[in-house]
Amino acid sequence: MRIAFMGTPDFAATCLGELIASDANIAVVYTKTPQPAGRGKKVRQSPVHSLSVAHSLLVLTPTTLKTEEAATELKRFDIDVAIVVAYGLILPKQILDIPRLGCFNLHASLLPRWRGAAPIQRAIMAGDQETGVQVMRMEEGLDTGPVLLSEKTQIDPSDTFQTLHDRLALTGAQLLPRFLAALERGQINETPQSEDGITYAEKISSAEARIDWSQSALSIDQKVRGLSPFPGAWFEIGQNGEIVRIKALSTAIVQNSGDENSKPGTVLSTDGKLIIKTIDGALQFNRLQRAGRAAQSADEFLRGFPLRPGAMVS
RNA sequence: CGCGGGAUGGAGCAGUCCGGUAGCUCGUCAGGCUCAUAACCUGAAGGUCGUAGGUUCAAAUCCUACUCCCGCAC
Repeated sequence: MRIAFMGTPDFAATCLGELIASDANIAVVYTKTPQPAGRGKKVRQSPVHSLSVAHSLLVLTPTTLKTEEAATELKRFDIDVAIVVAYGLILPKQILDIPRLGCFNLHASLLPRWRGAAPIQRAIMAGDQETGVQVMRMEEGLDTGPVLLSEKTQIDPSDTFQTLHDRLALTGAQLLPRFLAALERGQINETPQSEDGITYAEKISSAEARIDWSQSALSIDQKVRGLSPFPGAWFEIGQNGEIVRIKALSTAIVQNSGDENSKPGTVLSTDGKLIIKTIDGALQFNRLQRAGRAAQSADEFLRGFPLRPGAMVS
């Protein structure tokens, strides 16, 4: 089968790597146009782009697929199937209709829950017990198509975005060769998504990555884990008249806060551990990073950032 | 040339503006105290102050270039 692979970030690169390893016939790779991004505003290729170049695959980087030119270009490759993983561009109907067998998307949630851009983060932030990866047939709607293959995984209370992302990427990547083989033999069933339980995984904004101390310790812990290490849940502390932004990368819920009267956001302990009051208890911060510094453990952080019990964070 | 922070004994930092042979917290090692301890007391080891030049009697500190790390924005 002649395959078109479309994807952009690490998650997609992991999948592409697995397809390459399984000797899939990848006729062309689509990925986002290299754009000025990151520190220094340097133009950099996407992970999928780099991997493709390393394996001498043909790479196309159109800025949109909604043009006649884009459709014409894709037709030239005489594609049987398109595999789309976190591509970042919308595929209009005229593109979806081109591959002989259709376009299929690998999505990192159990649909119809968490359709959209940030399913992994949202699942952790919402406290979901399980999630997974699914292969679905693409339609015009956002992640609405029928599901063909599914692999579940439990979300452990210690899972962070990083750990779950890596696990799902690996699981999803291994699903793809199986999927292609089954598709080729015609041994695959499509199951329409349920009408119930539809949720959307909106992109994470910087504002909502801020810790709200009036939330429960559990909610904050889930936010920290869902956003760790990127983009990172954060809060602020006043230091010498300046406000310093601090990212929380790892937390633990403390059962006995020891102080029921303090306001949420009060520093309760700085003795090698950093414990801060929440609305219903307290949270211990194990790993932090302040702006301009590398991530460090709580005791390291406290050595270089003197804090006293009773101080307020916001 | 998007904005900004940082590089100082093993770890985390102060000192840099107003040059004058390096300091704090922790760790390590030794000894002491103790029924005992990750606790406490005493002492010790450990640093070409990111790299390369320059200015100066003298540079962690001033000037120039470079390397690496990080936050924001994207």
